[in-house]
Formats: sequence, C-alpha cells, structure tokens
Amino acid sequence: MSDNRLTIGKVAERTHCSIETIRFYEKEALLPTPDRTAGGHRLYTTEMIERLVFVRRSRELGFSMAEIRELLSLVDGKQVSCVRVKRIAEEHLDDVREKMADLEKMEKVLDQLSSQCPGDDNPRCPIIEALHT
Amino acid sequence: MSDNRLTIGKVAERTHCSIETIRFYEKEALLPTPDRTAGGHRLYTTEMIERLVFVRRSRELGFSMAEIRELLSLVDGKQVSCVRVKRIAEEHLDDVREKMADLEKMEKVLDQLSSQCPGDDNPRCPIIEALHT
DNA sequence: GGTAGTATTTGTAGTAACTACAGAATCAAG
DNA sequence: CTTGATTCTGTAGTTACTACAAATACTACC
Repeated sequence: MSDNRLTIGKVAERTHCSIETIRFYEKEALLPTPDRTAGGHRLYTTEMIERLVFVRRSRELGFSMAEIRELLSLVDGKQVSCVRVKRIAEEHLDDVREKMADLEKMEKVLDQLSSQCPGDDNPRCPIIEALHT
Repeated sequence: MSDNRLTIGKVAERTHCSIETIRFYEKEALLPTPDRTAGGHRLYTTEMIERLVFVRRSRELGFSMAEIRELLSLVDGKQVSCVRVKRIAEEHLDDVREKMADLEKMEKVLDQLSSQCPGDDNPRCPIIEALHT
C-alpha cells in the first residue's frame, strides 16, 4: 500500500517551519491532529501540509494566531465570502501601518539624538541627557 | 521633618507608568529598592523618579530592558563616554530600521492583496488563495 | 536478527515586557 | 475609630515560539 504521508521532520524541511513550531500549531488547534504510526510518530497528508503553509504564510504577513484562527474558521466553514476576509486583512493592515508610524517616530528621534552625539570620550552625552527629559 | 518623597501611586500619576510597571522595574533592578514607611509602603525620592523617567523614555524609544540596563550601568559607573552610548543607540536604530523594512514588506503585500479582493460575497477569495502559496 | 545512529515523542521551562488579579495589610480623613 | 482609598505580596496570564531532557521509535546496514 502506497502511503505518501510525511513525517514531521520532512514537513519541517519543506515548509521551513521547525518541528517544534509544527507541534505547537497542533496544540493551538491551527492544525488538525495527524494520524500516527504504530509507534506514535505523526504522519502528515498533503492537505495538512497545505494548511501549515497557509498558517506560516499568514504569520509572515504578520497576522496573529487569533486572526489566523478566524481566517481558518472561515475556510473550514465554507464561509469564505470575501467581505469577512477583507475586513480581517484591512484591520491587520491598519495595525501594521500603526506600528510603522510608531517606529518612524522612534527612528526620527533616535537618528537626531545619534547625530547630536559626538561619539568620543565626552563625559556629557546628549543622548543620555535627552533620555532624562 | 520635611519629607517630599512620594508614594507609588503619585509616582505613577506623574510618570504615566502603572504601579505594577514601577514594581516590575524594581524587581528587574532597573530601579533601586526604595525606602519604606513603617507599614511597608514604598517611598520614592526625586532622584528615583528621574531614573524612572529615564527608563520610561528609553522604552518609548524602543530600547529593550537589556539595553536600558546597559545605559544605566554606564550612567551609574560614571562611564558615560559618548562612544559606548552612541554605539548602543545606533545598534538600536539599526533594529528599528530593520523592523520598519519588515513591516513595509508586509504592508505592500497586504495592500495589494486587499485591493485584489472585491469584498463582496464571492466565495473564491483572492486573499485566501494567496495565503495558500 | 542485531545494532548503531538518526528521528521523534512528551513534557516542562524559558523568552520580553508587562498586565491582572486576590486577599491581606496600611494609610489618611473625618 | 471607622471608612474608603491605597498599597502590599505573590502568582498567573499574555504572544509565538524556542530549548532542552529522557525515553522511545525508526532505518540502514551487516
């Protein structure tokens, strides 16, 4: 009997997820519980691997596990009307833009502080002084 | 005897740090252990409050607690030659810029995906499909 | 079939920077 | 002296993993 299911190590290689991360996603119910060998080793079907790719790709785009859970529940429930998916994506996009704005503010201040600091053995450092304000 | 030291609640108000955060910083040794009243309530001197402001301001600029500990050890050791401070600041600035770059990549993809999605009751969603790649 | 070496198992603890309690004690005002 | 606000300690939760240890399973070769 031909069985093209993969062990967790092979799945990790193909998806660039670590073995621990895969088990972690299973525990968090982002992945279904796989069948096991007689000895208890996990066996992954192609479908499961696709689901893992979905999760990993979503994480790369910064979706939280909670958001991914929502997306998956839409997929699973055959409720993939674009409306709900798009709303989740746009809320996340707002988050991302907010974080970018925060970082930009930091960047500006840090850049300015850094440029004010001579970087020599001066015992009065403008960076330190600015941090006290 | 005049004592202008403040209780933790007043310090929290003035610094916009929560009481819990102040105690947390103490436990993490970013703040010295304050004197106590007879009953055990913390009393903060002006110096301590300035130190807390330093910590909070550094956090606002995204410095990690480890970095802040380094900065503080320079301050405490009277070793505030600008060289070391500037190095810490510039390494952090690099971090910040790296994070910005990561977020920009996410933003571009998310923006593009979002624009491709009609947002109606279409059961085939281009966002979902893209996440499977 | 035996054995060596690799892969996988479970479970627990650690990371960063807080936040959120609970239950007890203390403080300040009247 | 009582009431209500404040503070105390200690523990657990958050997010998304990572890092073990000790035991077991699998695979390849002789």
